[in-house]
Amino acid sequence: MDKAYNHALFEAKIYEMWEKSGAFSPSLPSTSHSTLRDEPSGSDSKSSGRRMPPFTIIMPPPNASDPLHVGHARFIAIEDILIRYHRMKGESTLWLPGADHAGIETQFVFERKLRVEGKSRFDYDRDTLYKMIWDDVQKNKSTMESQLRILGASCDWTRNKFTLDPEIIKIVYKTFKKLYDEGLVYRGERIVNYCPRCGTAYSQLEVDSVEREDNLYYLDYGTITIATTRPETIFADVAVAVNPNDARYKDIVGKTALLPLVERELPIIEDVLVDKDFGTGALKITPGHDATDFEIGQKHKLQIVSVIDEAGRMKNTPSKYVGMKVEEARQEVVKDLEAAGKIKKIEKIAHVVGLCYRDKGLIEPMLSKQWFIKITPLAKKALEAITKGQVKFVSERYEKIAKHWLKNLRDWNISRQIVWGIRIPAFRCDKCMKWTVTDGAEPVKCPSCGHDKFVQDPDTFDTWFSSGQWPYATLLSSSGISNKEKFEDYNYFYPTSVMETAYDILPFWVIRMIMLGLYATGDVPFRDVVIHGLVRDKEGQKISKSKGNVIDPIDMANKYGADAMRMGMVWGALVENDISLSEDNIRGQRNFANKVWNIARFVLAQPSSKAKKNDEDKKILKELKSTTSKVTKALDKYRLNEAAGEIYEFVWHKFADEYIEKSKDRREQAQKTLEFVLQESLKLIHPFMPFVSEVIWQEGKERFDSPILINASWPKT
RNA sequence: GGAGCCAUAGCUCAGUGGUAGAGCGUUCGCUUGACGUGCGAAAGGUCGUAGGUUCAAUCCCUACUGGCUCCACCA
Repeated sequence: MDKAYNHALFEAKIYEMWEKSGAFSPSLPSTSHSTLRDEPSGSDSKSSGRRMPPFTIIMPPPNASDPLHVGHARFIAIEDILIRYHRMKGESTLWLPGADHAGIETQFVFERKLRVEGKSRFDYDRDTLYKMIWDDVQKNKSTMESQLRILGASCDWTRNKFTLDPEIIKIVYKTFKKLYDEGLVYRGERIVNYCPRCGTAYSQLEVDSVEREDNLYYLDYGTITIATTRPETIFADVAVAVNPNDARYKDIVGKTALLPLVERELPIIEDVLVDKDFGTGALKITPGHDATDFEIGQKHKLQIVSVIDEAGRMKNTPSKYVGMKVEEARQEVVKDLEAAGKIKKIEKIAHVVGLCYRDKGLIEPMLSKQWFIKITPLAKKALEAITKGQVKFVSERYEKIAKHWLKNLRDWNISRQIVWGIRIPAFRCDKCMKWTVTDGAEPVKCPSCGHDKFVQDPDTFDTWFSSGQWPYATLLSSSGISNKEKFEDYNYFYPTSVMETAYDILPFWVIRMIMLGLYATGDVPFRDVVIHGLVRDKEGQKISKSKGNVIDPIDMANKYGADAMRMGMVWGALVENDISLSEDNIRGQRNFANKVWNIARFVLAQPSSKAKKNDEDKKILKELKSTTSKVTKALDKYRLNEAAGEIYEFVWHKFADEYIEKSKDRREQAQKTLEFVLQESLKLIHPFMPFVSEVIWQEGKERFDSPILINASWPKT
């Protein structure tokens, strides 16, 4: 053994050895009876072999189009620690890997590449574009997967899944059809958050709100003065509304106002949504371009006028503005209003506008027909499941946040106007224009009129609609090498044990998995929810490309070893909290790996021997026992930092600094204890630092109790 | 406007109803035959502020101050 541990010499080989050994695949019960897990654990089950409880984590599928970043490294470290621990405890352990097609993200990135070549998505037909993105994604997907291997993820590659696998798509279709058939999906005309540059609508969650200063224009509408930040939309006005409790306007309600420039009469109506104290207390109602106005418009059965098209240009206005971009039109309209003497006052106000989370441009509220999921019944069940403890949030504060979300959700728009994704299986009859939803195939005959020509909705599902079904979709369609029949995975491993992911996708993903899981399977998708914090830099700053403070986990793994990188991901801070990651921290963990290596070098240099135990031996064995017990408890409570700290303290300071030092006077007598404590220490270390522990194990395996550490049994407590 | 979180050693963070810990950093010693990616020792905190509960609070409660994050239709 070399004087210093050189991770680069071993890691790839060790991973290959594990993977080839089949250690990543769960060992299943020998019988293929699908409800085995539900059998009472009576004496007869013992006779048919040792029955192992399943332990399952479905990996949050990283975007297939991106390389891993340090945020991924954290979940890989956390989940792999849990997985390796449970595997060593003898449970039938499955960590199911996958990749997400990440609809909008991926198409957005791909279009940027096209732009570099002077092309755009409009240069290709749907199928060609899809094929091009598919090929591009396949390349990146394998990069991402090899990075998972570098970091030591002991996931079952024989069950690897992609959100666009045909079998996954089938399941997603089935869920959509069920929702539709049961009246939980509707096609609605709504104000959606439309990004004219991306050419698609976004869900509420994908819009960033920023405060900015704008002009608030007080416009003379004849009988009444209104205040607006968007004078260019006045041509889409259909009414003026005031608050019913506003004494100032009592007598003019029911009369009309006069729209400037085009001299159109508008009814003056009352609605409680109008704030008396804002502006003049009179609100112009523009249902085609504002969500509140749309709501008021619906209530009062007002007409809807659109004056902005999907490219963000004016339409249905006096001809001089037609074709202008919104900002340009605003200036022109203001100029004309000014000339007509209709602007009474301009003041600056700070208000909140929506920005596209992709390109940070302005979101245009637009009227559009999209598919929506009625969220209330789903959310109610999810809330119940959390309250009853069927799904447990390990951290109380994330439970609060999840509940808060579930109580405040609105209907979920699942249509996206992009090609990269799962195309919505809705077909409109050419003749009667009615929609038919199928489980994928084009219908033969229109159920309404019997016609046989259809047009499929060109839209695709929101990515989260498919990833929201991930736990059951993966298991329903997987079997792996260890299992011959599909559905057996589902029967055995569902509901999964733990969902582990970052808090920033709690509302996008976690609560939707609970809702859809309950809906589609009748059971929760997972028992425990472990939410981890984000990785920040040394100064606690959020890591982002623009700040230039990115830490590439693969670089770090190359430089200091995957073990050090992983340990750095859980060291020092609770899983649920953000961590500040510095290279110093990772280097410190590299030093620990080296310490372990040198302990082994010392112990393994001496031949095995037998001797009577003295007090020093008894003491270290007692400390080992107490450490094992603390580590086990900490791991069961997902307190990984605590577990890591205990191991570090014991191995370095108790075992190396104290016991080994004292043993030098009595090497032969101590050898047996040295070997035993080393063996048990390696087991404790293994979930955290799998490579160095396995390398050492292989160096001295004839002295240890298992041929391969990954399959060794967890120390007794 | 709402919601959640945080405030402990120079830095990053653990922690407990009975007067505080780690890693890194710093200082001073160490060519001990596993390791200088190391060994030994040390300095360094009135645990944000003000009240309250308690025999006792850094830990529980209230208010305040400062910071972070998320949500929200005030045009």
